[in-house]
Amino acid sequence: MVELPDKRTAFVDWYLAVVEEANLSDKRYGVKGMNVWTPYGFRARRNLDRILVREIEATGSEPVEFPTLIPATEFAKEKEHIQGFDAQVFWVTKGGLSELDVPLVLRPTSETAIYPVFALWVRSHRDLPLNVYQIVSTFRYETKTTRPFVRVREIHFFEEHTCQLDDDAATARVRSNLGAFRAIAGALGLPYLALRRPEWDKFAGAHYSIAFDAPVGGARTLQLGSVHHYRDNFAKPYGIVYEAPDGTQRHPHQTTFGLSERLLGAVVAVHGDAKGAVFPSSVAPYEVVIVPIPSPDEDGGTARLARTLAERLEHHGRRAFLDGGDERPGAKYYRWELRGVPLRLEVGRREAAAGAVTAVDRLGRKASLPIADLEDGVAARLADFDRALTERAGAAFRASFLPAATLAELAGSDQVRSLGWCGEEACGHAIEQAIDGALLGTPEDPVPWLPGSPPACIACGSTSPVRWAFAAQPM
RNA sequence: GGGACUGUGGGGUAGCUUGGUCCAUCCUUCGGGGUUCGGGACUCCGAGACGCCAGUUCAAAUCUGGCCAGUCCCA
Repeated sequence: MVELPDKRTAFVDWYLAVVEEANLSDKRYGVKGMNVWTPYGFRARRNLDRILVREIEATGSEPVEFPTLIPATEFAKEKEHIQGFDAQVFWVTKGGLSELDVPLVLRPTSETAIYPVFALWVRSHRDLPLNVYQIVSTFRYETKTTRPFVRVREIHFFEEHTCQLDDDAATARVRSNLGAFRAIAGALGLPYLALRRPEWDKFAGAHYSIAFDAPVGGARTLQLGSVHHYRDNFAKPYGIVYEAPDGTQRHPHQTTFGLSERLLGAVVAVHGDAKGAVFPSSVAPYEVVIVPIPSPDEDGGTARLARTLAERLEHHGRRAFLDGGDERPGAKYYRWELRGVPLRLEVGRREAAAGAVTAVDRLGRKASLPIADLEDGVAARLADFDRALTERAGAAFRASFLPAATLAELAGSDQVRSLGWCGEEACGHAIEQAIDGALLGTPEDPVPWLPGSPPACIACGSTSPVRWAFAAQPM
């Protein structure tokens, strides 16, 4: 008997209710920002990880895993980096009963754990490029309000770290990462913008940062991940050096690519609706749920048929769940819609007689699938569902932007705003103050629905090199 | 870093101002029985809570202090 808050007018309440009612995460652990992965949520996470692994390995990256603890001495080597993270690291200062001589940092991200080892691994230009990734827990001492998947203190984190020959090669790796993310977001049906962050908002220690932002209603956006070009900012302090073909000793240029469980939060936030979560089939804990509808006077034939169908789908590699509980069918429909299952198969007396099951997808579209080739029918319905879901998200995406011509328009805006920006920091801060949010940055690639260049900087009116930029209220 | 607020079964709540009528209300949930069964069934029986520690008092969910946990606002 769940009544969800209204997504439009009470987004945060809606989001929290969906995460809880869909049973994706249990936040009652008792440590702020550290939540329990439930079986259902864990399945979604595992499916997401498979996509990340598939896409990053397709671009020539290899899996590694570095330790969780970082000596304070290593952590402090890159000056900007330590300053950027100082306020939000957990420290391990005791071993048993005694104080540690060198305190240990619980990694907030792994540059400082990995790069001392990169210094050992990289000797020659033949060792480059070095592309490795890991999926691990990272820890950040958030003092603000935490939210499941979106802002947590133990983060399920994907991070790629690379060493490249030079600036150009590193830029190429950044482009490769942008392509990998396009594939990942495509698998999730998530539209986004790739924006180069302004100087004051780049990753601590980076030469530049590109982040992926998705509108999630009103002027709110959610950062889905980021790619950073470090140049040799870390290679120098960590002593990563290779010998070039001409015999000179050089520092490689480095890049990183970071994603997290927040992608699951984005899936919930973007695709979810008044009935609850909606999962694209790629990450859905179950792609198909089968609901038997027994008749009072039968001999159990319906249950047997439903079981047979579930087994056939599973043997065919489908994540299928047979809901054989003795609730009424309607109660099951509501629950699995709340939990976001893409496709529901109804199996009863009518279906048995017709030789075809009733399939209803999470967008409410009904079809009849012949039992004889159920596997193909289900595959086709899922593909069609994913397409429709992506389209629905795309329409909402396009409707979430509005150009702004004056700072005054930004106040109280309930859309993400595109605007002209001259690139000056003072103008950037004026924009941020006006929208009470952030200047997300400038598009890395041309945005199809925006003309070549904006007329003037929204803050100072300058018409010399002006670029499109986006301003919003990040969650 | 500064300030405000909140804490009652698994979840959501009533009770708190003015201490006693509270072995704590209602909804949901959970276990069991019966009747049901193509979009959230009904009914009967049962289970389950005052964040922790001290104090005031004849008497504390209610008042006081400390702690813990959480939320919000400001820098």
